[in-house]
Amino acid sequence: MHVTLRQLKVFASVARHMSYTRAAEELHLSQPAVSMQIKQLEENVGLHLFEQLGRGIHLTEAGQEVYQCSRVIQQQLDDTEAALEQMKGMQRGRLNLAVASTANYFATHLIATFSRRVEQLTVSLNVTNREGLLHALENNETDLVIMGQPPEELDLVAEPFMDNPLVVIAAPDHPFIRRRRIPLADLQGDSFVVREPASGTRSAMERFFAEHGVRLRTGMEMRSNEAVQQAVQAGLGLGIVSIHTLELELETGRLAVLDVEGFPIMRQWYIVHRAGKRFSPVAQAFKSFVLEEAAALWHPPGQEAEATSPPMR
Amino acid sequence: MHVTLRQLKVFASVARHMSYTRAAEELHLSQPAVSMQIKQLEENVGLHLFEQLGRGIHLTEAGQEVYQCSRVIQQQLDDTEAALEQMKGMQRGRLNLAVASTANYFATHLIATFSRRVEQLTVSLNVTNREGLLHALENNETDLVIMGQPPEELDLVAEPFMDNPLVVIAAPDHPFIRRRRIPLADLQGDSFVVREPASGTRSAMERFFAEHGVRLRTGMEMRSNEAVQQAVQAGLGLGIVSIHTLELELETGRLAVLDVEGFPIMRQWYIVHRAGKRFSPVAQAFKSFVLEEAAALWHPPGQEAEATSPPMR
DNA sequence: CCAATATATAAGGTTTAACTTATGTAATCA
DNA sequence: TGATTACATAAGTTAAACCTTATATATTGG
Repeated sequence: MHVTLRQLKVFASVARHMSYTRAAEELHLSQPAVSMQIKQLEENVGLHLFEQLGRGIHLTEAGQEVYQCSRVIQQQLDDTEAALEQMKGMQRGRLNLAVASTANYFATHLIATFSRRVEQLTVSLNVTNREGLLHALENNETDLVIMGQPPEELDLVAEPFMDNPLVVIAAPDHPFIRRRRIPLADLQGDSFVVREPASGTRSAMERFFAEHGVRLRTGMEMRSNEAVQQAVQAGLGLGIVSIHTLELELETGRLAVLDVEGFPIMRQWYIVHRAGKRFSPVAQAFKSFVLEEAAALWHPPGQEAEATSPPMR
Repeated sequence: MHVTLRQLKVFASVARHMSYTRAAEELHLSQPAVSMQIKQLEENVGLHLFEQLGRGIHLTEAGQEVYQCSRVIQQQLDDTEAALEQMKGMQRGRLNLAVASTANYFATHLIATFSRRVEQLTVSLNVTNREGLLHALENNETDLVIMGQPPEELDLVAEPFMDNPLVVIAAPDHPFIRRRRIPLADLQGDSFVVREPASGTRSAMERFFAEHGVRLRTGMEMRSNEAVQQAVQAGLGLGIVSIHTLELELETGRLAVLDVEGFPIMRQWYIVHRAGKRFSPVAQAFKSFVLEEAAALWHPPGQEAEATSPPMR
């Protein structure tokens, strides 16, 4: 059957007023226009919806059924329209994020700050390693990704929004702890606990040492930052990590940052998405928020982060 | 916004297949036709519903909302269509009846028999006096009415479908009980318990006696048949009632029918509705059922009802 | 890099949806 | 009974809905 929303709307108006003429007035139509719509609807339905007895009209049994139907549909359309308006107006929205595990700590704070600006924000946060991030991007499982070095193989848009200082960490009882401006070459005596080769931190550190003509001894290879830190803490070697992952460990004295020449390796945090990605209003707003305000949240105006101090908030 | 059902239907197909091309195949359309419908829907909604990344497409947040909406609406339309089909096919229906209180007894049996033919029959039965019947007809509160003499003031269609014999009743200890072929004139010695003047039975009995030049003494005036019967039983006079209201009273011997000359007054039961009334399939079927089969249910073929015997079934 | 796949865009044509005015018919009310 | 009210019908116009073919653009897999 070929019922149209127009027919249902006109029908509902007639049923409400129990009058073709009143419905025509409400809809700013001529009375015959209403008659036609009803007639067509009746033809589509295959049953009479109104009966005329004397001056007034009445709903038939079928008419009541169709009236019920028209109301449900109208309600559904109204609800959906309201939901869409909320999305447009950013009173509501869903944010699909994926962040590198090293970025987890401050990403959580970013989201917390942003969420105060959206009335009903639902966040899906996927914390994973570099591989997982690439997978999420490829399959469009995420709106935005926060990570260190963005990959080049996919067609991505990657914008840096905040410094990401990589520092050398050591166990609190390491002999270099008290030394200042340690020459890079002095590190060659220690072995390094490193991340897997695919890791952003790993490749950044390898590039850095290569550039400075220093060969480092890679010892254990860990699949997470936490594992690296624990190994360093246990005295299994030195490590290189983003300072943003260290707040707690530095405060409690479980790890120490070495003052090595050339450090920190200043890298960037990037907010990344696939080229051509269609953002929801909320996702668009979050991206803008990160680009424009995230840095300020960690670096109050006029100050620079220092490699040896915990990140500021 | 000016969303159409067509747009939603095409959209739902695309969302199901996650492909414009597959949707076009399903709907027997060209691919550009699908693109257009989606584009228009997106314009109406004010948000993108799909995003294209590489080869495949994905639903946006707004798209998911609209998809949900389209499914609810489609479901509602399907449900309604099914309900209407059931009405047409008479698997389901609602019957609004009003019956004269004197017809209550056999009307109930009529409905019971008819209800076996309709899977889901809902009956609204209004048992009332003549005045109530007229009110129900005027206000279109009922599909069909079963009554004795139909009124003439309204524009009605009234069709007789069964004999309605009126008989003279008396208390079991009345002296006329044993007499046969009592002359009409002999009744003049008794007073009659009667219904109110507006009653069909009352006017029928008055016309009958007037035609035969007999003056009867009207005694008590009752507003219901049951009251008449109780008064007669109590010995307060004779009564004239439809034999169809007597089954129980005759069987238990609480009332007796007198064998008076000229009786029973043979009148008819009528099925009545307003001219121009639009029947639902079920109402139409019930009317046909009553006209064609009701008489046979009370009078097995070849037999005539006898005034002194209870009605047969 | 070419072939295949998938969607977007453009141009054009047919249909039909939707409305209007004018008029007809039926019922009600003073 | 005539005026009024209400819905139906007829005829005609306008707009837009809808689809087609042809072609462009972008992505992917061999």
